[in-house]
Amino acid sequence: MEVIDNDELLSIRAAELYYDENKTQDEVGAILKLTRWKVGRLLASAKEKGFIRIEIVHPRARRLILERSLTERFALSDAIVVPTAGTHGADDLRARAAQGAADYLASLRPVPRTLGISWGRTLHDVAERLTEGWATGVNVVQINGGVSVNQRAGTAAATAFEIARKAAGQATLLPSPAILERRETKLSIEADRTVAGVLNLAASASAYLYSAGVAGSDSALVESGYLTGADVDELVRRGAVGDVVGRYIDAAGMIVDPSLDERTVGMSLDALRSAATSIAVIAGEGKHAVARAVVTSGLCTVLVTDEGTALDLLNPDFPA
Amino acid sequence: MEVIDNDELLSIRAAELYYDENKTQDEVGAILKLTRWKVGRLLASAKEKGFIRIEIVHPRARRLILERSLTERFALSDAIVVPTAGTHGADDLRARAAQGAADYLASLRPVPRTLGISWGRTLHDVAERLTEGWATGVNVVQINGGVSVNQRAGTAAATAFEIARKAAGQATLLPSPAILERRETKLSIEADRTVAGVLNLAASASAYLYSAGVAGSDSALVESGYLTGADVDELVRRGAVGDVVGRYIDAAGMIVDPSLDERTVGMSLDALRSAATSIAVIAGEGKHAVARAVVTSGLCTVLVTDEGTALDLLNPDFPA
DNA sequence: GCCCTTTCTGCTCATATGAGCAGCGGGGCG
DNA sequence: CGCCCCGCTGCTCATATGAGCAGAAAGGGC
Repeated sequence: MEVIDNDELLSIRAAELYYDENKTQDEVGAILKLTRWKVGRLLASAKEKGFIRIEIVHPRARRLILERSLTERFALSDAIVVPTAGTHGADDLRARAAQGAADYLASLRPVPRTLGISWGRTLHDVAERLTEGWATGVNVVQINGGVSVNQRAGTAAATAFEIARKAAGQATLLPSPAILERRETKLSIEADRTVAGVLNLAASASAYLYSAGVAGSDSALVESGYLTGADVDELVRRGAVGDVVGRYIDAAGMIVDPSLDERTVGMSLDALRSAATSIAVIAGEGKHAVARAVVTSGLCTVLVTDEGTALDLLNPDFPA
Repeated sequence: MEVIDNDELLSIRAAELYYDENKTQDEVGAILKLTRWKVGRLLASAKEKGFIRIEIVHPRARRLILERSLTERFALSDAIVVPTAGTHGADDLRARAAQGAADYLASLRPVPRTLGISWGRTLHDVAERLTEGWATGVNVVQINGGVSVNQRAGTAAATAFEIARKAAGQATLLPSPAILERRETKLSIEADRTVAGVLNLAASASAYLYSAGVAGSDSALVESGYLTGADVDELVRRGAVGDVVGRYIDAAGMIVDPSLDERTVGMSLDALRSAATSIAVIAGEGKHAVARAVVTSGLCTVLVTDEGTALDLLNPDFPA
């Protein structure tokens, strides 16, 4: 057949015959007039130089190399990275990450006795994607105050109930607004026996699952009426990149507005940081900054995210 | 590790470990608690279902499957399809196709004694990409009238000279305008001994290499001043899809305007159709229609094109 | 021009993979 | 309830592939 001398080109021809035409290395050798060992070596060099790209196209595929890099770089105990390929829109991506989180949760060993969760669209998606009987006897407890002001009331509760039901466990809600107007109110509600009991239960959970919001006017906290768009703008001006369990943090993972934080009901971030297992599900173009803040400040031990966010986190421009 | 029952998902996990992490099927089996045979079968099914995509990323890679389909569908003796991936803009794609044509020409056996060529940007690119000494003693002859009216004068000649020089052969130019104003002039110039001699030589060439132009005001024939934009618009109105060696054809490969054709100097399309080896290099989004006309009307025995055009040609909406 | 070093080639042998087959088990049917 | 059929499992064995090595070739310094 063709006589080419250039080795690189030859390796490409060999690769075409081997992979596209699936011939054996012997056959390729016969066609290109090479020994099969030479063909093997050419193929190896083509792989080496990255000319051969093997991609696994499936919505539930994962990016193991990225996962390993993330766990190493940010000292996580685990990372799940779902592929972006074929995804259309932020909703689709969030759904994939949620699926990943659901799969991870189901495979988590030891099975947590009590699981502390936050709420939001992402958590809702996770709940939806858990299979019936994903575990048995897992009790679920909310770790931050729920939605209650507007029509979205109930989604937070529904998420908790769904996760618990599918694991044949109990759900415990945190019967409190997410953010109160006065610090005193917050202190007294926390002191209430019911609320205090839930908070204690939350503090003793064996694992946590939460997401993070972007600091912007489309935030769930704004939609739910706890904050105004102007409040959030001000937080952004002061360096907020997003919120975790209702608490706004800056790029370093620090509370942006301590006085606001004192009016927020739920687990403190420091409590979350000292948890043995805390799973953060953060995916989407817009969440790169929050994701970075979360992983660099040690807020989670496990990160579930998408390829794009993972690549951004591993971007060498930001040394870990 | 994880315990998943769904077979599809399992095959994806196996594929990740096998391809991304390059573990052996045995190791994958150990991780997923499966026998290595089961792993092999899962991998096979994943390939089967198309979840594993192996791509060869290299500018000079080819698409052998498409090539085979083209040769079969259009009864070509050969087809070269270059990948579109990573290409930016029509120029880039044309360059790749030109490279493909140059490679093909160099590997053509038997080596043509005389090669008839047309001219244009594509042919220029091919000439540029041929390696010095791509063959020995190949004489080149122009098969249609050259550029001569404006500043681009000479490129047609340069293309012929370059191809010939690199093969240590002679170049013979066709010393005539591409299109004349009056039929009589065309007839008398063709009768001239010099021109007639070149045309005879062209007719006896052992192989031909040409490209095709799109019927539009950016056509080389317009740029060179042989036709006006209005002329071309009229041709398009009458069904022209593009030109081959200066002659405008419709979707069926028929001459659109016989009176114009009678004023065009060079090989007739029928002569081209009866050639044993005629290589058409036609690539780019805009050239799908001409490419189709060329292959369906039997104008070439070998087609060099890009992936996009090939896919369009194989589109089942147009039965061959 | 000669010799030494470095790279490349084609081999042997160990290992990984795929084809084909017998046995098992579960579901449907009498 | 038992039987049969189909599909799945885990095997044996043949084949394909990759590691490692010895000899060949090529290139460079003197």
